[in-house]
Amino acid sequence: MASASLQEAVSVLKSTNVRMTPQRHAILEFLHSSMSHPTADDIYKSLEERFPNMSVATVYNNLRVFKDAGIVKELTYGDSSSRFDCVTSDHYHVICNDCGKIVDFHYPGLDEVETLAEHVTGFEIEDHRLEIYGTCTECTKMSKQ
Amino acid sequence: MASASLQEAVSVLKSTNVRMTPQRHAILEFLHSSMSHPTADDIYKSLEERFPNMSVATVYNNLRVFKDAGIVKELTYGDSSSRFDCVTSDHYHVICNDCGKIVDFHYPGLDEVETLAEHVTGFEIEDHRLEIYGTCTECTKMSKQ
DNA sequence: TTCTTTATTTGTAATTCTTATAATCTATTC
DNA sequence: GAATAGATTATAAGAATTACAAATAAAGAA
Ligand SMILES: [Mn+2]
Ligand SMILES: [Mn+2]
Ligand SMILES: [Zn+2]
Ligand SMILES: [Zn+2]
Repeated sequence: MASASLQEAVSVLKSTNVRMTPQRHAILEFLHSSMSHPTADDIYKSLEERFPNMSVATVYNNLRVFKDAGIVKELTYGDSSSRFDCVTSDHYHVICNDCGKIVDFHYPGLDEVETLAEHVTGFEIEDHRLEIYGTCTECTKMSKQ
Repeated sequence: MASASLQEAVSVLKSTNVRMTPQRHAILEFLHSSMSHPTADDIYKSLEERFPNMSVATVYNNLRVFKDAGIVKELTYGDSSSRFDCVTSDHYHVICNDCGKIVDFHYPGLDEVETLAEHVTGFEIEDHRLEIYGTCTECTKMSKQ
């Protein structure tokens, strides 16, 4: 998993000109406690009791700050809104077509594909992204009832 | 490439309740003549001399009709707008991080990854998507000058 | 502690892509 | 050449995200 812990994330931020605010810390905290790859709106909603006056712009601003600092990755799927992942080490995602659940998936890498792509297209390949789609166990059960 | 030819696409549409209009035909034509995986707006702009009164809604409507008929695939990357591909057979895309160029790339398939994902996550896997990112030859040349 | 500096938050407006709607038009059928 | 039902058009509405400027507050220095 190698998700930088919350502490680590905080110190990465402190090492630059980034100040620590209660809102910022709460967003970081939520990201690290959540396994669900939340959207900006998920984060906003989850914090609205604790921070009734927080602006949705603050969530977006902070997500960008975190991305720039390299402690969060943005997952841009086709559907409407981006999702955010504080596990920044390489891994893939398995996504349920029914309920949208996103599960981490580790696989050794697809160097061979990159190498072939490089030869065939002449590109200098830097990286790739892979998502695997299907139906999760819960949704499969549901549909069989 | 196995892109259904324009003729084939037209007859697929005729086999359902879809009427052939000049605008619709022009959009199909453009998709089949273009190798660039255009956006809705690319299509709209490319046809505005020929159809000065065409609405952008017509482009979107038709792209949906084509998708539903299975003769066009939508490519949803993170960046703003969708791209459309009339090559509906399985293939991957290599994308330039500098200029955004998209090149088709054929690779035997990643059944092994799907099988492992199935075992590890319990999902019933249906398919996957893979994109490979790098710098195209033109952009590499540019940067070395 | 208090002050100063400057990053951050907030509220709101603006943007962009896409879809909904209703009136008008037109491809197909009879 | 009607009649029917699908298609187009113009425009408004939606959703996600960003821009902006004023108000606020974190961090370090005095
Ligand atoms: Mn993840
Ligand atoms: Mn393609
Ligand atoms: Zn599910
Ligand atoms: Zn390029």
